[in-house]
Amino acid sequence: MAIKSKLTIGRIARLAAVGVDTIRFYERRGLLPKPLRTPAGYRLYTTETVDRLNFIRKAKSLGFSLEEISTLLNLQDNGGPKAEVKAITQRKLDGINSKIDDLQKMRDVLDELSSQCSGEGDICGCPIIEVLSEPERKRA
Amino acid sequence: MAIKSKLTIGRIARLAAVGVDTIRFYERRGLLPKPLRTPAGYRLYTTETVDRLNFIRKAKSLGFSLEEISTLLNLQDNGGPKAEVKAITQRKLDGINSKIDDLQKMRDVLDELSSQCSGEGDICGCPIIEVLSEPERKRA
DNA sequence: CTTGACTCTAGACTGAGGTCTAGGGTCTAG
DNA sequence: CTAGACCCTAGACCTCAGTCTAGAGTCAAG
Repeated sequence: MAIKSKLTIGRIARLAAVGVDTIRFYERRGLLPKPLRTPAGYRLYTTETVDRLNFIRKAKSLGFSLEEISTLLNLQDNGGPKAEVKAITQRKLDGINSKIDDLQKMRDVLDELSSQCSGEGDICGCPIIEVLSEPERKRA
Repeated sequence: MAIKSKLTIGRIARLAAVGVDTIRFYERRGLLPKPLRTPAGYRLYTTETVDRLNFIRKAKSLGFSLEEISTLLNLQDNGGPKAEVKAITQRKLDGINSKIDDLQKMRDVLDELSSQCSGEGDICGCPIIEVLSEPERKRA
């Protein structure tokens, strides 16, 4: 094992491409353990923290909330059943799929409306405005 | 023209299925015009306001922000070029499409990971945790 | 020894779209 | 007349994931 060099917050922030405030924020939220301190109170980190920050970044890019990431990190730190990780992933997947469905429905409507709108002349008779102004129809 | 009955805020709230606070909030944000008042200061609305609230609800369900809806309503109220409505719609459509793309990428990764995870036994070796823990690879 | 870059804390602020509270006034049915 | 339902205002509060501020201390280079 090589001796781990101790890094200040600014240094790991640059290494992990996040802001120093973000790191302190993650610490408060429990995503990062409380680090060692110099006698002057400066936080000291090892490269493990950079890995952890990368974990967080990747998990975020997959759509996990900090809350969920916290759970995932806990599972990693303390062990636990694979099933739990899989369940979290599955829930996330379900949420993403339902968001995609919603967005696709919106897209279909907007696509249709946009294609019906000539885009020329005055707003009068614009299908987009009209559909929004339509009185509520009870479902037949 | 039938005489328009005057409605209190609670009544139109129920008719449009929104909260009274929401209506006052929309008024502050300029989405609803300032209504008439009774001598006691109670807001008085007509059914036109219900239509306007429905417009807002529908536009929201299509993904428009209150800011954008405000613009749309202004265009409806004061007239303007169809092109502007179409442009707003097109921008929204682009935004939605790019959100869908992002979500589909997330889904693909999560789907893959989930299918690789047995869901049995201890977390050790879980492909989901592993991919998040992987050191950064410089792109080849 | 000083300058400038860095760090510390607690707490306020952002944006989006509301929601809730306190402390009051009004209106209607019994 | 009174209870309960409704309405008024200004302003605080919520979620989420940070970002920023003020005011103070520390550290390395010149």
